[in-house]
Amino acid sequence: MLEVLRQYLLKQITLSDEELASIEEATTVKKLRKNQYLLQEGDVWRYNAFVAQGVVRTYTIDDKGNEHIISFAMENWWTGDRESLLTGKPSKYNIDAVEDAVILLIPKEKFTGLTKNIQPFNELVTAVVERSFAASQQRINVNISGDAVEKYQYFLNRYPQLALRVPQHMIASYLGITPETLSRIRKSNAKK
Amino acid sequence: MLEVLRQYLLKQITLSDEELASIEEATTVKKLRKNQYLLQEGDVWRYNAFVAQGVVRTYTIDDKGNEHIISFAMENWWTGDRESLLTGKPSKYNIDAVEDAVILLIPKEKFTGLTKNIQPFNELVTAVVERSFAASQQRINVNISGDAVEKYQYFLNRYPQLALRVPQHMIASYLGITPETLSRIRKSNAKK
DNA sequence: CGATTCTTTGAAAACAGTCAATCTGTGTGG
DNA sequence: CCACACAGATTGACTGTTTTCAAAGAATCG
Repeated sequence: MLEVLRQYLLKQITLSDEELASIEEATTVKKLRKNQYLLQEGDVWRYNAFVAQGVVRTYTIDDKGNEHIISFAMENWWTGDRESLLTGKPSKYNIDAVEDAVILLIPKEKFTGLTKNIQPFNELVTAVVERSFAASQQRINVNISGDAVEKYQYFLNRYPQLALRVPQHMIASYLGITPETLSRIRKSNAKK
Repeated sequence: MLEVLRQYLLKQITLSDEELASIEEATTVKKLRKNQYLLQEGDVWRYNAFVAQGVVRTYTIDDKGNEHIISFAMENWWTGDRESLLTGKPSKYNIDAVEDAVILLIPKEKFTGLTKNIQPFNELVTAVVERSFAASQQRINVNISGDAVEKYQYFLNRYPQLALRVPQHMIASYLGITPETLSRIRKSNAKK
């Protein structure tokens, strides 16, 4: 499974064999069965996590017990709770597997060492965070501008692969609408 | 106005006189009158921008001509379009002054030089982006979880200063609700 | 299969948006 | 200094969208 990470890295930056080895040496492999937790609310998150296989979701649970999905991650995406990682405080989020998944974990301290010593890796990581932020802003834009139909349409365009692998009620949760509303949108879309 | 930036930096990291000088040397001061643009949709954004004084807003305009505010920035906040900066593509956003403002601009190339040469500055910048991302995720959480009342409440708690300096209809735009709805929420809040 | 989870459907209620009119405060020019 | 214009905020009546609740159909998995 380290192979997936290697491919990902070499597609974007140039690394010597030693550099690549030091990255791979720092990672541990964690297999998750469907529904198994990677992180539970209240725990401190201490890793950088790369999805080598499968799909995971990050979500909160509100006072009424409803889940709200903050993000999904699939192959070649990074996941985890950056906020808890940065502050050292307990996480407000849960992360679990939507499908069986394989996650590559790099502990915080080792990761920091890697970014310090390997400049291209550091730049890659910075770019990942910046892109995540940009995507997040765009999602906010859609959320404050559009109605349920537009939010769903945007999701389909942006993440067509995810739409096929994630149950509908989770997509609804991600969009901030009810499963019933999503079902009705799909019905009315189908008529065209 | 460089003084504001200096205070901001020294409060968070240690810098030698030369390092500080190299940062200040790279910055130019831009004064904005209320309503004046810092960035217009379609232009490429090439700076890192620090707000030394005043308030600015970043927003989009949709097909129907409605404005949607993506973010505000006030003293000691960074602003700009990171997406355009990163990709070199034309911006989808507008940025203008809500109040008269003073913005410190550091051109992209110079900024990159600074982050390369001054490690603490680099770490500070990385932390800023990470915190921005975390804040963005929290905003998404509120947006997909809560109704209009909760979104407004969250805004008041999180940005009490902004709430006093920004007109109500802009807060409504930021929250993704109409000015009328916000007015009604305030009325019903006042009754308690 | 049988049980559970997911999706669909319907009807009613809650919520937010639209449109139009009025009110309020601020600043400008006469 | 007043009067008027203008932008922003409020209010009411109405419309439209989304949620809620309840029930019935699919699909999936052990």
